Amino acid sequence: MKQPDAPETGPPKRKRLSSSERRQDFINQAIGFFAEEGFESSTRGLAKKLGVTQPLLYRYFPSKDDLISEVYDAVYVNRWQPEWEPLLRDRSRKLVERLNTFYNIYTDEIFNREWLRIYLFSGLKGVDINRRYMQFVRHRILEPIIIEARMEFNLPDRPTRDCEVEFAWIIHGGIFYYGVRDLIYESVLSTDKERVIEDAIAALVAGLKIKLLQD
Amino acid sequence: MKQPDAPETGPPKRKRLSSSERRQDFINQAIGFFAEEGFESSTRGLAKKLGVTQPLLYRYFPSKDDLISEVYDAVYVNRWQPEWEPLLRDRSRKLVERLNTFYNIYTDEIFNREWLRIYLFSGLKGVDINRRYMQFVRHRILEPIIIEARMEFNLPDRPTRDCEVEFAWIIHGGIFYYGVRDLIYESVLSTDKERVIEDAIAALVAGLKIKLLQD
DNA sequence: TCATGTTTTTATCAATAGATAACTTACTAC
DNA sequence: GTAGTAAGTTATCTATTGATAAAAACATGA
Repeated sequence: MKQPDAPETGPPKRKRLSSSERRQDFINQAIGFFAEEGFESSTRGLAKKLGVTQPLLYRYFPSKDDLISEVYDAVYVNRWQPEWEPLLRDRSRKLVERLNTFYNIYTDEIFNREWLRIYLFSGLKGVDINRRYMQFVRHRILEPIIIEARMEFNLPDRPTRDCEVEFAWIIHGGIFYYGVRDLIYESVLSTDKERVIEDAIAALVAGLKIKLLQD
Repeated sequence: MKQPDAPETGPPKRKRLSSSERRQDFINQAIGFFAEEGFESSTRGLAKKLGVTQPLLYRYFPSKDDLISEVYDAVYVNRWQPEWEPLLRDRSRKLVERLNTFYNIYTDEIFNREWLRIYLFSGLKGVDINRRYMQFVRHRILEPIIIEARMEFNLPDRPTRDCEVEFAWIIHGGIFYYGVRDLIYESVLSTDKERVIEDAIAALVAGLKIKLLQD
């Protein structure tokens, strides 16, 4: 009576994945799950989303916290594409152009609900990886921008000053917050990203020019 | 043997507060508790902080969610001081001056760990009050700023455009994010708030000038 | 002082949490 | 095929969760 090859309502017929595949699949789906529900959500809820039983998780991860750590790693690491950095330093192009290109690419990568929510959750939890990311932004994005700006304005090279970095942070944070308003707070943003970034970069470069020429 | 008036290690001797006082005290302390621990934290943890038993909470609030709602109300409402709005519109002062004064006062109010954490938590939870607050910022802060800027540059009055508001959001968000980095991410910020706001406002006004004169 | 009503605590429930052990099912090498 | 191993499930433990009922502690007016 039972048709064994009927695809619907057939027997569970779960496919058995290899250890490493399954593990990676768990992590990938856990990102989406915890991003949406928060890290306090239950492992049973996650297991349900994964279509497996809850104890199976403990075959791949010693504890919930270990799983969460792997989620952090997967989210924070490998987002940064090494080719972005030379892009900032490519002096054959005008600074404004470079910055527009960079911020459009960069925000294409981080402006998604999952990344932003994991970022905000981890920030509130005070986990170390968050603090390290802030340092990363400073050293890989903001300080290079200031150095390049000095070049653009034909100023002698010199270590960046804190107040210059803070000003770059204001614009960077403003752009970041645009993504948060769009994807987390789900405000209706009528102006498109490219245009907003363009205006922000214009203000950044103009502001830096004044600051850097000041002394 | 027992000294009844010894203040230390004496009998519990809890003072009994009036119903409304106690209720208010609960809400006030709940703000700090949930801000630090998140809204998923247990009512038992809160009760411990309050120095009372957990069931007592249910005499004052029908459920945990009701208590949380009251926390939202207490945090979001009454932060805005009505005298701030005319301050933005006081045309006897230069716009830059007004904006600096306003943002210094405004951030004095919202740049505290409790407020910012409750704000971020509620944003991630997607509660309605958060969205309403965004609208509030737009209508009470950003749009007035743009209108005042048009005045400052001797331009005819006209409804604000979305891309103008978005630009103001970038700077506003950048300032906000400065507070988040300081108090939530606990980055070491070497530049003081006043200076950072000054630079941000300069960029805002300069950027608005260009944008508003463009068409 | 004693009766009455309110505040607070003790005891407890049912649901859910993370985690473990033991059993069952599927795959693979021989 | 079949034995052995790895993957997956069922059943269960203990701790904790929000919430309720009933008893106790307290305050107050007569």
